[in-house]
Amino acid sequence: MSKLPKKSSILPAVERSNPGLPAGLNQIPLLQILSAQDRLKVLGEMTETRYGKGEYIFREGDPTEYFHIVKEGSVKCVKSSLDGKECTLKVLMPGDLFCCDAATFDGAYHPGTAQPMGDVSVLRMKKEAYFKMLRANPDAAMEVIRYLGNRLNEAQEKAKVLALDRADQRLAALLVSLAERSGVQESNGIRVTVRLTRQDMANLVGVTTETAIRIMARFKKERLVSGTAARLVIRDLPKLKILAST
Amino acid sequence: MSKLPKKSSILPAVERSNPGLPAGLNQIPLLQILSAQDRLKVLGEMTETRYGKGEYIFREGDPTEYFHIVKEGSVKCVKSSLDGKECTLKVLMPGDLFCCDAATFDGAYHPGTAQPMGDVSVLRMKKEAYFKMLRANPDAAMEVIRYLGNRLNEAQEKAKVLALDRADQRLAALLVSLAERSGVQESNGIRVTVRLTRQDMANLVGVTTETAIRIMARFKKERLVSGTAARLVIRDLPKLKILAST
DNA sequence: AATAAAATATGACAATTGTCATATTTTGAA
DNA sequence: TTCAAAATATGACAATTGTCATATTTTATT
Repeated sequence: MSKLPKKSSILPAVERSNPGLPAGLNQIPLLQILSAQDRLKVLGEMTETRYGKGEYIFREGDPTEYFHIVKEGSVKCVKSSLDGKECTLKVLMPGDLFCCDAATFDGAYHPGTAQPMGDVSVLRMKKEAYFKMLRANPDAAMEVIRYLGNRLNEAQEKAKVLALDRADQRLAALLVSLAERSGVQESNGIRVTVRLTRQDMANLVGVTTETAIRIMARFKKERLVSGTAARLVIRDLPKLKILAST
Repeated sequence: MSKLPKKSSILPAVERSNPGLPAGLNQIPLLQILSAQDRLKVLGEMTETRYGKGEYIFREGDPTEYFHIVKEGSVKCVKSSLDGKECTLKVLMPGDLFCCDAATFDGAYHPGTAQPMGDVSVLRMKKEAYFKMLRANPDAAMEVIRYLGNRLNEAQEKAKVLALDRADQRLAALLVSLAERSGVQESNGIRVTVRLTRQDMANLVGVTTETAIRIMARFKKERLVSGTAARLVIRDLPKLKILAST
């Protein structure tokens, strides 16, 4: 299991075994698909764990013992190069399956690190129990196939963008997707609820922090966005969309 | 279905319905997993199609009617940007599943283009029949989940490399994987059997053709490789491995 | 409220990679 | 074999992005 790199904030990683069907579970497609009976059985095999900022859910190289589902909050999947540079592959949201990112795969070790972004709650289940459940439930297996197909598609789209688009286009595309995936309409634009620093954005689009800061400063000057991590507002979504594909 | 952009070479796209269990099918993991009876049934629902250079198996935007398996030869999966730049996501080999690259996913249209590299043979099956088969065969469904998990993992590794590594490192990594995946030992090094032009390499690692040519010229001068597409030889695999991660 | 840590900001410069032009060589089809 | 097309090669230059240094502002914790 992963060590904590520094003292945990607010919420220590408390484990509560099988909390009696708490709310929030109905947002998880994979569980919805199961019959009431199977769902109960599966929940009996799952553990809920909470993590706070600075902790790790698992790290690159850890053995893959568990299958995971995000219940609350967001989780980022990260890979590092030997010289310490980091790249964020994906921000997982509630309902997302992961086991670092290849939700299921036959490697014995995690190919990446999973970190909470703020306070999160994660469900997990032994890999063996998960496989057994899939074998016994064709609907669940089909749902996982569908999910993985979509994730693969998404990962390949990301590779394409990294290969072909400029930094400012990639950043604009990120802002568009943030607005669409986690934005709430406000008087002056769309506020992004996921809290991302410029460094987080840099890691998501494959540039240095300085480059992300400079491009965001330009976007701010052009009135496309305003604010930073705590309060990022998309002010001109249409122009960002155009920029992303220009 | 896709149009031919120019006259086909040698082999026109001939369709042969259910060829009586030809050799080569035993290399396909997904089919091996089925019982003899189910395999026969599935083969009865599959069609074999041959394609030659310059043809398309399907194109970005085509409706996704079929599920595909590579039987012979290699197939490349390509995505394009609006301004005509191309990026090759993956070279599929015999046994690989595809439906452009998200072997199964719930999009109605192909997110990328599949092109033969030389002469290839592809098996295909209606999507509905494929889903039905998976539902009825937990082993097959688990194999597809395993396969997709690995593909996702691979795609994310590719994204990481594109985000963090320099062009020469990415090219060195490509050469290493070519040597390992399709190399044959010869007196003066490892010959790569997949025929890739400098432009193909450029598209695989996300650089321009000129950059790929220049870097390959440098590698040649440093005696790491020799020859071009028709006869590419890896002369110093260890040094390329070091370069790929430096 | 005070303070340390983290995040944002900006300049100067270097390294990497792309663009465009043009020439030569190799390959494949008639 | 011949010839056109494709692939390889190379130079000059521009654009993009990274690196390093340093300053300021914001955020979170005591």
